[in-house]
Amino acid sequence: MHNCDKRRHPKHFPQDSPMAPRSASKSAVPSDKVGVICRALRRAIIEQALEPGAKLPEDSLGERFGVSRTIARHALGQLAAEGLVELRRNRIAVVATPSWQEARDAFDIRIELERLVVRQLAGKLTKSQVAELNAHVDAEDHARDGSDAVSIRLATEFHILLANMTNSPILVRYVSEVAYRCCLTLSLYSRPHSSECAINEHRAIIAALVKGDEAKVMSLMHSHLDSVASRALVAPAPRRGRDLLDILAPYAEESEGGRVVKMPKVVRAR
Amino acid sequence: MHNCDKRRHPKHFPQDSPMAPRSASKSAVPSDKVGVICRALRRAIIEQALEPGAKLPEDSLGERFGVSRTIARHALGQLAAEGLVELRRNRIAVVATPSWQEARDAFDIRIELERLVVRQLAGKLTKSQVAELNAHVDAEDHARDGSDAVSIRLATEFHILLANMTNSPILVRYVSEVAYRCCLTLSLYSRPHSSECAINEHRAIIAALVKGDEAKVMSLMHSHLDSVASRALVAPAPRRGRDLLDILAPYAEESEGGRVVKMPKVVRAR
DNA sequence: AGCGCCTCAATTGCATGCAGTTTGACGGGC
DNA sequence: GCCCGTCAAACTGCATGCAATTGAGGCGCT
Repeated sequence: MHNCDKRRHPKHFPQDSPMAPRSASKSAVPSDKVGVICRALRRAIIEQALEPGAKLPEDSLGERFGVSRTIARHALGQLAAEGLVELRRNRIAVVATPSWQEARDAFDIRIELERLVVRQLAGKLTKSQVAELNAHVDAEDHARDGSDAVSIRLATEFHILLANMTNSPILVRYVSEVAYRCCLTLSLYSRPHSSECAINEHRAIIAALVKGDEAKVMSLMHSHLDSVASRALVAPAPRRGRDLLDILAPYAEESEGGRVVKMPKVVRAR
Repeated sequence: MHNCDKRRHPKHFPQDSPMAPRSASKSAVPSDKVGVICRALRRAIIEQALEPGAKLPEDSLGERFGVSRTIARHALGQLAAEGLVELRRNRIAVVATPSWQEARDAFDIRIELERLVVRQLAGKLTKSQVAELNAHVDAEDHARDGSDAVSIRLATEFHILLANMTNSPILVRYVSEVAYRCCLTLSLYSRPHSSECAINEHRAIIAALVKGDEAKVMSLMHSHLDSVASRALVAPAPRRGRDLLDILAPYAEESEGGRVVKMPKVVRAR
């Protein structure tokens, strides 16, 4: 097995998320064993403990979480439905590796959805909600020294927190999903810098929400996400040195003849 | 058992969908047995063969489709992730019964998403795509005499067809999901009339798309969906005589003291 | 040495079985 | 007659077992 073992046991998965105890999977999950696994994997993915392309064998998952393959499998199904993992018949599930175009699409959708969020929220936040938002941004600020992973997670959770305040489960679900996808993208195409300036933009959004200026806050959110996207999607080519083969795979058919890798028998089946 | 058996075997499920052989579940499904069940149930739901609240026991599903409960269960999980069915621990899965507010939210999201669709599509359609759209609307027209179920399905599929043309799998998925949800809503809150006028609106949208007028087509789509929504969501109270108890359940706490039903022991637990 | 075939461990696909929970009904008490 | 407690059937939650597929390394051939 080539590089699988390195990442098979990423750390020990954080078994419970501090925030988002409900979020997307509220109604989707039969029991909660599945829910626990989903949340853990989601978090591991957005913190980049699991990089795109990482393998997720049902056995290992089941063993790690103390459940049978059946449950692990079900969890993988849910995550696949969210677009976070890819399931191919008779093959090991892997963390999704969105193409550059898919990433771009995800951001486009995210912009529209989050504009909707702030439109619904403008001028309607309670004092305690504002306090909660400010506290969260403070936490983001505080985490600037820490790992990038935490910063990215917190930044994402800010947006989900906003969505939560709309009290629209559907909207929460979609915003969460698409935000997670965008996180995936970040770990694929972006450099480890990102978040810094985003914090101020978050503060500006809160201010505009409180002021109640719909148009203003929508445009703020738009440009905020636009800049996140453009910081992330600088070039349509993957930058960081990863699995090489795995990352190159999606480009197999549209290789424009640059430096060509040997690719022994990938050509055969694909 | 109250009214369960009547709908336990709705007809025989249409095993394959004429259109949408891929749609939302393309990447979500491990094998295709699950996919087949999902598609069949989705279709049965949007054609209102399965009404909101209808029970979906794993055994019956498995038996009907010739698979084990494991697979049926997995399929239900997927549909739950899409919001089409509700899964409660240790309880029989049921077709989702969105509240009026959820329905409103779904339409709001749908409007934004579909505006995005037509924005991306304006002026970019190929001849054959236009032909396909026209053919579809012709089919809608032709189906006006037929059952409401088919009309509703075709109207919904028109929107999904549009989304497909963006070549953005994510967008397709979200539009499909939310459109299906809106169908659910229609079968809950709307009267059997709807589609008639929608056909002309569809034609107008195609025309504007061809003309390439972004602003125009976005506003057309907006008002089209708005009018569908307002035709559907006339009153926040359910109209058609359905399960009574099931439908009234969500209103248990906000009963404004109109004619009260007896409700023998629903009060106890709920 | 290089190339292809073949075999085997690893892994998924799926059904079945058992245990626990809910449902709905029957029967006794008020 | 009505209400409540008890019970059996129905259903879900989950693990396990077996068959089928994959892909990776080894072997022989050129």
